[in-house]
Amino acid sequence: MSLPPPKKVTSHDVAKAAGVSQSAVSRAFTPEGKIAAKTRQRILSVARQLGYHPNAFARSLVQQKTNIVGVLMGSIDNQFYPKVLETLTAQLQANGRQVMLFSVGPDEDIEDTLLRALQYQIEAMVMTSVTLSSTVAKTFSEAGVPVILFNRYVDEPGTFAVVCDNASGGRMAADALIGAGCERLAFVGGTPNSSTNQDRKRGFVERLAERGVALSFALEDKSYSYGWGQRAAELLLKNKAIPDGIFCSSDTIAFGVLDALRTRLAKRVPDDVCVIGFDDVPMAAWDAYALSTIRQPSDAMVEAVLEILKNPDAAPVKRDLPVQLIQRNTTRPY
Amino acid sequence: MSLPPPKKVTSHDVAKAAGVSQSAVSRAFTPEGKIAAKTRQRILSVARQLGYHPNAFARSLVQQKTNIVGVLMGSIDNQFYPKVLETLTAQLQANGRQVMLFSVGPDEDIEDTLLRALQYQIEAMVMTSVTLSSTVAKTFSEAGVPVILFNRYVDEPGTFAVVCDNASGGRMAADALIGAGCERLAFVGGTPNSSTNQDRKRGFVERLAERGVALSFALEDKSYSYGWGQRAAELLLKNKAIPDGIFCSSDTIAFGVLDALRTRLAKRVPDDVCVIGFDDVPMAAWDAYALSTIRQPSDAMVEAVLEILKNPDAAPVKRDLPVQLIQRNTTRPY
DNA sequence: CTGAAAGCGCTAACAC
DNA sequence: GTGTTAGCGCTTTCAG
Repeated sequence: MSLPPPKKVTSHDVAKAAGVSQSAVSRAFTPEGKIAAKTRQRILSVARQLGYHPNAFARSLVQQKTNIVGVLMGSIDNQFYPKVLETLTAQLQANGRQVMLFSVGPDEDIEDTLLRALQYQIEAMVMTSVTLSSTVAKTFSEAGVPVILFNRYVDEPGTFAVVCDNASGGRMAADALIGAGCERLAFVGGTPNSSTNQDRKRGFVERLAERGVALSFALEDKSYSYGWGQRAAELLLKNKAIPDGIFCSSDTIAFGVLDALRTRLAKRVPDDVCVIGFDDVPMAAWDAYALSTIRQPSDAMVEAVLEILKNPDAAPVKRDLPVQLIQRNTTRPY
Repeated sequence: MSLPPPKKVTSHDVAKAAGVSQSAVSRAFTPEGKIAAKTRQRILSVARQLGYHPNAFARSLVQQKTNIVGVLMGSIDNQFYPKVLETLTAQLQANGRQVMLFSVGPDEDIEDTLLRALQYQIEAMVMTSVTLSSTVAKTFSEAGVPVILFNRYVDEPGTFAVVCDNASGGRMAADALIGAGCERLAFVGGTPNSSTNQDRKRGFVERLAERGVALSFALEDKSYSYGWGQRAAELLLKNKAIPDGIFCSSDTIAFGVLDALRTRLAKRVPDDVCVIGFDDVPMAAWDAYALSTIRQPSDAMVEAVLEILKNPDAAPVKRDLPVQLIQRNTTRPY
């Protein structure tokens, strides 16, 4: 039951066994390598027998290119991100790149984590749900490693951003709620100082104003969590004139709001109160919620990241992908 | 708005600027490096100014150690895994290691992905929700890279496994359902040929037998999904004598069962039918479900992975961590 | 088409 | 303590 000796087999070993030079082995493993088909065959076959796998580290060293992109994800509790991470990984892999995951706990130093990333010579850093300090942005910029913010943007040089059109989403939510006949509107947001939250709110409020409706309540918290949604709903219903339409800046918040409304506050949705979320995570479609929401184009957003990676020398851009209203059962159709 | 020239600064550059040898720079960046405190200070300061970051690839090459562990995760749609991935990443990072993520789509060749992993000289490969073929197991074993199966085990040499005590979980579910007064029991499983599913079912059936109850229905499918749960519930209720207790081999399946039961089949839970899941994902605690379930000790399981990583030369082991019954509102307390 | 030789950036003896 | 030297495994000119 003991493992075979984990002796690393190198291209030299293969070369010797195949009776060729070491560089021939290298060429055999390079798709465009100038080498006779027959020779390549023989080398590959010997390699397989010996259990040879080219060392990506050595290759990266000499090629000055690691093909690794770093990914830093906060709040994995938002159902939206696992999906994104999955397709991002798959797409990147299909493009010959690998994802290296970085984590940054609440009490940890993000700075520290990011330096680790730099040591691994990542090609770029994709960040979600994380606040990017100027210092960090500068470190990366100086190292020539582009930062790609996902679902957030900041005004830092060398920083790319891929976001959906959050403001439009906010406007759609406003129209949906007004169209459902709501008159006392509330906004329940997450991280107040994030661009995402601000844009969603701004679009919502702007559209409300255009249609002559005031925003009656606005609650915000640093988290996008279920628990916060529950608390927010309870807070909201403490008022004498309670809202009849609630726009939540994430589906997860909306789930909390919905549950509190139905289970704890004995309200009917959408009869007494309409609720609309943002993201369109898989659960939003589940029977228990059937949540009306604004769908983020997650695949297109991942696509946009790939696009940036393909052309990293271009001036930093902010991509703004279109969103879509998905009407389900927490709003009345209009 | 153009990026600064991404000229890589090396330890030689730092050495020159600090007036020391290149190896001094290396030592300055090695915690135990024998070097005068003053010299180190100077070097580090020069390094910072120049924006120097040690190249992990070069280091790994010479040290023959990459500190990278590969992670391959199927079914990210099961809420259980994002959480696992997060803590795994965090823990590994705290141990000076990094996670490299690998993906394998439905139509892709897993073989292919895994060879990529081998090229990156990963220290070990953690795999979840993936069937490990003998071929693959052999490839890794020959390369001296331990495979750590998470939540699954197979009988292959060189393969470690970290699982919870699924059979006990099944037994607990049986007791909970019988305790709730159920008499016609059903099992709704996922991937039939996975050890996890089999063990859960086996424990359930065994305990049922011990208490003199027969298993009335057993449905299985290749997926652990919500949709499958819905379909299963509908199938189950087509029978003349419908079950009054259902054990689902994952929470996600249970959510589908519950929703179908309540929304589509007009059954009351737990009055008409009791339901119990497995995993205890965050949503199980949400008001909309309040699902009784068997909790997997995810943190302990991650811990066990770390443990194996610390001692990879030990004979492959199968860790079997204790589970716990969490009674909520889809069963009647007993 | 193939082999020889020169490094990629770093660590680890080995002398001083 | 510090510098010098020899590679880690590979790609890439450069000859042939």
